[in-house]
Amino acid sequence: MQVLRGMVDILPAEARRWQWIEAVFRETASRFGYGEIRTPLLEHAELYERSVGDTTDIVQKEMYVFDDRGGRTVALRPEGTAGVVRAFVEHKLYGRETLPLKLFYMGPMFRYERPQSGRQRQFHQFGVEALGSDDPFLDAEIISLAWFFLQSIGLDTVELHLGSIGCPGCRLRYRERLIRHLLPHRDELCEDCRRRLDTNPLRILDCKIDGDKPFVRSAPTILDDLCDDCKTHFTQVQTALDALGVPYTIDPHLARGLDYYTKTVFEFIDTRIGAKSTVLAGGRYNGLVKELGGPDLPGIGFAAGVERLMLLLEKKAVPSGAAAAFDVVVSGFGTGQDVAWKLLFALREAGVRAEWSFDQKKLKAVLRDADRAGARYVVLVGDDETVRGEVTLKDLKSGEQTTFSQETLVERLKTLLS
RNA sequence: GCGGCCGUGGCGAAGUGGUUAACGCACCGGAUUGUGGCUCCGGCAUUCGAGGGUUCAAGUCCCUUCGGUCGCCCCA
Repeated sequence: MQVLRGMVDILPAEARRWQWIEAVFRETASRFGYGEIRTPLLEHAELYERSVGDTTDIVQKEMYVFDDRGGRTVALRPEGTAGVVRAFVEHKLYGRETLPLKLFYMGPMFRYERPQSGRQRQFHQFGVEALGSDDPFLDAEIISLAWFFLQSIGLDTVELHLGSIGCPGCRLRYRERLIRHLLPHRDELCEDCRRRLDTNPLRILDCKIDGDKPFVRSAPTILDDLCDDCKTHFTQVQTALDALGVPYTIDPHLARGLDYYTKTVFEFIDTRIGAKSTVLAGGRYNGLVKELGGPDLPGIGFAAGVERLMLLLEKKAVPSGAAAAFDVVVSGFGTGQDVAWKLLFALREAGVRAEWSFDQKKLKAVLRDADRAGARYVVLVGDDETVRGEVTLKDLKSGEQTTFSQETLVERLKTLLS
């Protein structure tokens, strides 16, 4: 048997790194005033069809959908925002909590894709959502939180791309203008882009084949078509970021792939991991709460791909935090076994990280293993010690060893290790 | 979903169709019967991702399948 395709085991050595990066994210989120929310991994498939958009690739070809035993059509969550907004609406949090309600989450997401590095079928995201405010300072807060988090874990090579895709009105106007611009050149487009002209003309702008063609480069950008409200909002976000010294580049071609985005969109990109270079991305979704049956409240958030962050960190030799699992190894042999066994537990009760020497190894092996594991001390109780009511304590670092009464062991070790 | 490359012990890696599948690291044992790190000596793949086929002979060739990886699509 082996793991399912696209699924990955996180082994102990790797898990330590995960704990570290999760701790940094939790700390960052809480410092910015975001509280944790945990939502189910399984939801009605319809939730994603309505939020992410039923024409998107995520819904059309990447969702893990199946009927449960009760005949409900359910899906493993492909992203985090929909579930959070669903919970917000379902529990009417907009009536109970001060707005904006600021939330973070972390956990596995599922997309049925062809795996490659930085892309798995089960992957993990750190995410943040703020619901109930359209204040541009909130956009800037979220972006600065993302930036600060990436700085905190040592990723200083990522670039922030910032854009706005306006409100539905702006987008409609722009779409028509873009099609008008590109239509005369239809025959010069690649096969994919001729299709995109009808389905998603915005994508033509960053097509690998057509993106550099003169008539594409001269295409109007959505930033020119923003309405006054969207334009002002976007300017204010920039001003707020400038004030903090958060560096960004305006990217008029940023087109998020999920249907729910409005106004501000942003992406943190690192070019060192090949084609899949986006490590964190997000934006506003002012229509989503209403779309899911709630009041007409705005929202904004982002999600970061943990595996992609890890990939980048590997190339950077990160603080591994490979601390020893324990400080003391206790070994009893001969008549000393029972005493040693009780001492081990007493040490643990007293807060000492102590380990038993399993499998009746020879003293030589006990010391070798303790040394390898990074333990500082070894407690030995053999026949000699037992008759005198003593224990032998060996300091692996200095090589020195002393013998003293069993009763004083716990106190001595606590002192030595403090 | 489409296309390219790859798959040999715990890890890295040699191996032009021919006998017992190099080597390095790691690991285990001994030299040292209650004392680690160093050194020396010895051990460690009935088997080459799995299944089938071609052949007198297959890790080496063919097919299928599973997995990884890279690119496309798309995305975190």
